[in-house]
Amino acid sequence: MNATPNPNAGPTAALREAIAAAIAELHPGVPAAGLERPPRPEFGDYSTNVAMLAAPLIGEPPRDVAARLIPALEQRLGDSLDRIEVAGPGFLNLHMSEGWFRAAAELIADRGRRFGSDVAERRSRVLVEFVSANPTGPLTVASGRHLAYGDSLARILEFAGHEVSREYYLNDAGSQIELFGASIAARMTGDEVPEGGYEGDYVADLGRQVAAEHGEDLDRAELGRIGVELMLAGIRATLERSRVEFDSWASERSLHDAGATEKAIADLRGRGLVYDHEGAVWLRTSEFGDDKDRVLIRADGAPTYFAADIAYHRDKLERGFDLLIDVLGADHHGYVDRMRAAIVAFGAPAETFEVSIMQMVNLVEAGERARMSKRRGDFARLDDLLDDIGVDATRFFMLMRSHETPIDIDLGLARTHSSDNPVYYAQYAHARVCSLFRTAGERGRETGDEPAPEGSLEQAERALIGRLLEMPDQIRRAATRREPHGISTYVREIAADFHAFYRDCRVVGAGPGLEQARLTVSAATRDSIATLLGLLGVEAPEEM
RNA sequence: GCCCCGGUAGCUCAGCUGGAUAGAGCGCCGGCCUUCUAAGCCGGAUGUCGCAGGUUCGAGUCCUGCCCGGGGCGCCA
Repeated sequence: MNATPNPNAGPTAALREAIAAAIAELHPGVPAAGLERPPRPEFGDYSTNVAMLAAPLIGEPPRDVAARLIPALEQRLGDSLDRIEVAGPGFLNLHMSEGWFRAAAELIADRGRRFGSDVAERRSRVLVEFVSANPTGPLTVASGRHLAYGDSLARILEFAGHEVSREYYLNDAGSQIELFGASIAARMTGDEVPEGGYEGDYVADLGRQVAAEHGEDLDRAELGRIGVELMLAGIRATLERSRVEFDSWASERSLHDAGATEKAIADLRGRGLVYDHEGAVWLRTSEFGDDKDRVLIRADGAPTYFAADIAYHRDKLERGFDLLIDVLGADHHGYVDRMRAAIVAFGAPAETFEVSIMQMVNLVEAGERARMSKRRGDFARLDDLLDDIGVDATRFFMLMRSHETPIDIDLGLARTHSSDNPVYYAQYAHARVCSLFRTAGERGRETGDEPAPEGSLEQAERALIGRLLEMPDQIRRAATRREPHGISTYVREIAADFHAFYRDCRVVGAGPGLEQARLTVSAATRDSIATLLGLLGVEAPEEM
């Protein structure tokens, strides 16, 4: 990758480079191939398919190419290698030495919470916009999924080495705010809630609260403003208990006040992309891949939501970000093409704008769709879910599946305080290691300079270290694919491997050298789990 | 009609951008605590990877067509 290797990328990076160098030496021009973890233990610790990729380019059988690579690899890897062999259709299977594993564990433990960090190929300035729920109601369970995803993605991108900002876009202007005020007014006086208004019982609660604090004679605009203020305070509180901290809050009203919408439209008009038709003002989004052109200013003179959002995204671009990620619900996917068209219209590359489309979340209780609220016009509130199953389970369950898949959260399972519950399973592994260190006392790793006896590396120990070494790749993958759920899968795999290690490998009192070596593996495990749970926004308790 | 997402074990889902005999959890059955946390571990089985073609040494993964489910296609936000 570059001249100064990142120590947090671990020894697998060096392995990959050795393979690339070996193939480059024998057959220049062949692209470097992958380093994989084979599916079965007898296939070794790592395998590569270089020979199979190179064979058609060279015009030789894959197994022959593989065989000729062996000396080059043996020379480069030396003691790291026990043996290397050609297998199957032309794989090269690498069996690493005990010393290599011991050294790898040392390295991971030495890097601690930094292991796997800064692995991004190039550093970018990223803005992640998520939640952005209208301040006309409390956050819902769906918002909970958005928040878990957006925040975790931001944490992962940051850890991978990017500069990340988290932003909440507040729709605090426009017709829905007026409607909100009118709805509160209606609930205060007992009138019918206006057409398309806010029917939830929380609006009535809000009305009572406002009346108590500000009196009864307020006009709708004031009611709307006060209502938004109160709702926003609630949203902020819910975000805080969900462990989400935004770096910035963008306000639609502020954009309007600054004339940003007019400026954005003028900018686009200057680029010859705006035209008038049937009394409305249109943007030629169809020139940039959208199905049809879109209205910016309605015939009645009012700007559309789209126009305001264009101004907002123009503002994001002007703030100098390389990458804008919007986290949106599945019902907004039709919006993506036109927004990207606007981004391109401003002269930014299409890849600057990315959207993560979130599928829905259902709560399931005993196999049936759970209703978390029986109140009129109300919906599943995130606060109720947090009260029920806690923050850790909420965030973890939201991140167990791909964001592109609808999820059912099994409330019974999420409430369970046993290993059946995946979040406790992972947390317990962390607590167990911590307990191990409490038992081991203050005998630090630095006191042991005696090496572990040759032949002491158990299968379970080897498997655990191999698993921990996946960290840099797992981080890179989760970051580049914008998939936090890979992290939740990975942390459970580490937990499972640790539990097996714990069963098979006595640590405290294992004997001179060996106890030290196993404490090193344990420390590496503890720090890796803490890192990964941290990326999910889940606590890593020292005791359970 | 067009666009997006999904279809993998009884259920909920992973599957590392094309690799070796497709995995995990839940649920079901059975076993394991006088030593570092049993919130743990071990064993037991079930698959037309929605269907049909295609690409190639090799396809759950890529391409085409179709079927089913969900969502979206506004001068709403």
